[in-house]
Amino acid sequence: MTETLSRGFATPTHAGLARPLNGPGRHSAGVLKQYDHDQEIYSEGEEAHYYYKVVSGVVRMCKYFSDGHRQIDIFYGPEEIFGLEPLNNYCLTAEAASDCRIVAYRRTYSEFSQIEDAELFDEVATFAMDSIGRARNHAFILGRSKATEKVSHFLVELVRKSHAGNTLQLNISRQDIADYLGLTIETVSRTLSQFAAKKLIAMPTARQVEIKNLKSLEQLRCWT
Amino acid sequence: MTETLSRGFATPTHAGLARPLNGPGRHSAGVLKQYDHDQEIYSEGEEAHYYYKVVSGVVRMCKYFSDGHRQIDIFYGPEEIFGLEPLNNYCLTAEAASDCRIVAYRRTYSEFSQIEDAELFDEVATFAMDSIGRARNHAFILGRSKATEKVSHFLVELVRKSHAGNTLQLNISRQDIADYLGLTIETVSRTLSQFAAKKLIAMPTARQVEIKNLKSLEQLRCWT
DNA sequence: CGCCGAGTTGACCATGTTCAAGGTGGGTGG
DNA sequence: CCACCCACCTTGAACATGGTCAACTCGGCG
Repeated sequence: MTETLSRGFATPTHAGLARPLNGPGRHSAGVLKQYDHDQEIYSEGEEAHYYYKVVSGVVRMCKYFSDGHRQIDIFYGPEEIFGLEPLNNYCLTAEAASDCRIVAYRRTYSEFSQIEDAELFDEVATFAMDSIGRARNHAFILGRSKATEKVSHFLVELVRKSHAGNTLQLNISRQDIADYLGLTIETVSRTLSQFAAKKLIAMPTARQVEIKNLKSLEQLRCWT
Repeated sequence: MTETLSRGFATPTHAGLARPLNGPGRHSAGVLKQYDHDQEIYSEGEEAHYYYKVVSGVVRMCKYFSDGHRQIDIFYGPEEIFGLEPLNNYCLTAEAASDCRIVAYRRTYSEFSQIEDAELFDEVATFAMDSIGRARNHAFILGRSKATEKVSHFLVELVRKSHAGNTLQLNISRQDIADYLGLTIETVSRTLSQFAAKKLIAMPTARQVEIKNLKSLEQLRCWT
């Protein structure tokens, strides 16, 4: 992959080209871009000219409310695709939750039902299906009252997703976690400390969480 | 429409036939069925052999958790379709939130991408798209901490949906509202009383809500 | 009339938020 | 190399809010 970088603005330029990571030539060539921490990738309501794949770092999808409050819908990490909208406009804002590198692909379809390429169609459809399930599960966990349930759910979710041993690298801030779980940073911090005190986890540093007792964490979140 | 009733069991019989309400002959003929309050229509995980349209009453889609707790995802009222799953199994449980009459249509497709009928395809696709947006919005409102925001959001949502004047007929219990908003019945009740005291609403009976000051309710829920 | 389910209200308690202070670690510049 | 700074995180104390438990009301129905 050509690793020429184009510093991130809202509209990708052709400063660098990149082959898509998961297919032969089905996608149009992508542009590798660099975004700084907290930089906006696209904004809710914009026309969806591109979709993206994360190379490194973490991207957050969120919505801002009239009172300044922010709710995060999901985080995307390396290899994950986002912005593959079935409709013509982005319905959430995408921001870099850490410094990150992202490949932008040009959107080659206008309406979902008009997509001719079978594989692309499946990808968009799968993306949409996944979004439903995820959004629902997210609603279910946000509906829970207790902070321990929310935080343990978040950790278990992360462990499952990473399947890279027991030590998680949180590449996001406490504020991001709080906005994802509908809590405050203080409550997230306190709850994590509490878990550490109970030896459910260990925190070598604030951004590293070692899972010591997955069973108990899974029970705390009382899912299914 | 033939109004012969078949008392509701999980599997519709052919005791009565009904023309679909929104198309000529595109759907297979439907069976009109009657469900009692709290009766299960289908359960999470079951194979999706039918999809449904509400004739009268209210249906709730929900998920049960290991601690007995229940989270309601959405309510469906007259004319609304539910259970039009893109996948082969229902992912939520459907129950009658009040006594209701429902038409069941046989599922004429197996996989989403294999649907040949263009109109049916569009319907399933639209159903899925809507579900994403709704589930996300629901997550966003559940993420909010304050009960006033949740309850006002619920009322505003209902008003918009009904567009039948200022007096809402809640055909669901306080428990259902509570499980939808991630609150307790007491908090829902208190918040409604509070709104009534502030003249934002009036409650002739517990199940009737007259919206007196929509503007203020909309501001309370602080949605963009 | 009395029962029963649904809804309301009150008092108390657990939990999260808020506000404020203090810690920690990585980076920069002297 | 150290001191300093800054952003981020943690911790504490007071407070606000929703949950819990219990008593009471209301309306419908036998």
